[in-house]
Amino acid sequence: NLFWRKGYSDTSMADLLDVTALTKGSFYNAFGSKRDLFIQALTRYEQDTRVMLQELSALDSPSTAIQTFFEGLIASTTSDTDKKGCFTVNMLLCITSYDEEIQSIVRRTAQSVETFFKQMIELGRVRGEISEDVSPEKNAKLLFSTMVSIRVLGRGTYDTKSLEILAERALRLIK
Amino acid sequence: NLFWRKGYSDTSMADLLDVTALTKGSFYNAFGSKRDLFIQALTRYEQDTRVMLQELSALDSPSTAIQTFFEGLIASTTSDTDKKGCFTVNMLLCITSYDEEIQSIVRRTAQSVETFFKQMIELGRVRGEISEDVSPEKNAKLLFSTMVSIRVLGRGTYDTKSLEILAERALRLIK
DNA sequence: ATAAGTTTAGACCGAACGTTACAAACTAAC
DNA sequence: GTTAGTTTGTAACGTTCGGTCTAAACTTAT
Repeated sequence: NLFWRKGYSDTSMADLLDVTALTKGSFYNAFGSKRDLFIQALTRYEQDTRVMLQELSALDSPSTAIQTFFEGLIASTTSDTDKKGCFTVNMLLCITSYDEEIQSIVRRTAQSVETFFKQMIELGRVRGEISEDVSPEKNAKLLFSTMVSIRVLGRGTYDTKSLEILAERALRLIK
Repeated sequence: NLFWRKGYSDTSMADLLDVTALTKGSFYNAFGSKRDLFIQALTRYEQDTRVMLQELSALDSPSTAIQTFFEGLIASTTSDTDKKGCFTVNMLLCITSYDEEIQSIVRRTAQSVETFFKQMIELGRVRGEISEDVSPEKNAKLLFSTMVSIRVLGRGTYDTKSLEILAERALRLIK
């Protein structure tokens, strides 16, 4: 949560020791280093994201899956009093200032979301839920970019109502 | 440029002394402190933004003004080899972790862009360029959010082609 | 009960942080 | 040429940074 909210360099060892209630000896014994723990956190976030996307994919309707995604997005953005946003989106902003290993985790996580959108659109087209006019690649990018802006602006710029306007417009893409 | 690209805390005094080719004595004499210079940089960016918006507003057609905004956005994002993105958008992501003075500069700058969109839409409706179905408030937010995602994803996630897809869709709002 | 292995606390490390102090080096005015 | 005022380079400040080391405190197995 600390890394998620404050990022890597703004999170200090002192912060981590506070929140874990560990002393240095125990921390380094348990986690290796600050960077190791950060990678663990990123990896866990990636896994959680994949689980969520898989659960959505398992829904009966692909357009319902996308709609549910955005409903959850707004709900979690609104209810999070810490205003952490999305760990992956937060990282994406400054992606180039991290090393290759970290970059690849973040990019992979982001890509999994865009791919989820693309697959849902493709499936929706096959099933006749979504018009053949809707390009899976293009519209996956449009949905993804909407998620990005909701996550960014949800961290202290836009209120719930404004965020809902963004989500509504995104959903109109696949209707 | 340093603050723009790396943010406040990831920019060190050593970085600033390097790039200004000053020594500590001269730096503090010239700028007061790291934070003072940061505020100067933010303020200047706000002014530059306002000038740009005013120039666009002076164009003969409001819908052309919006279109030109997005053309410039893509162009500057693509041509910037530093991948700095937009200073204001970069700040917006972590807006709540800064003090009130800094927050207010950033919010004011962001608001001026959204207001520009709103005013252009209102003017376009009056002139019959833009349909009366297009809500100025809602669509200003949609255009603003598109600008945000282009700026975020332009910093190392999306290529030019993908960014253009986002811009195209935004412009369809006012067509 | 004792030995082996693990976990803990906390002193300590060198480096980097932003900032201050101050004297030397300049510049300008008369 | 002397003086007053500014600008410069540099040493030093206290703090925080992430990380290491070690010895004491615990667990566990026999």
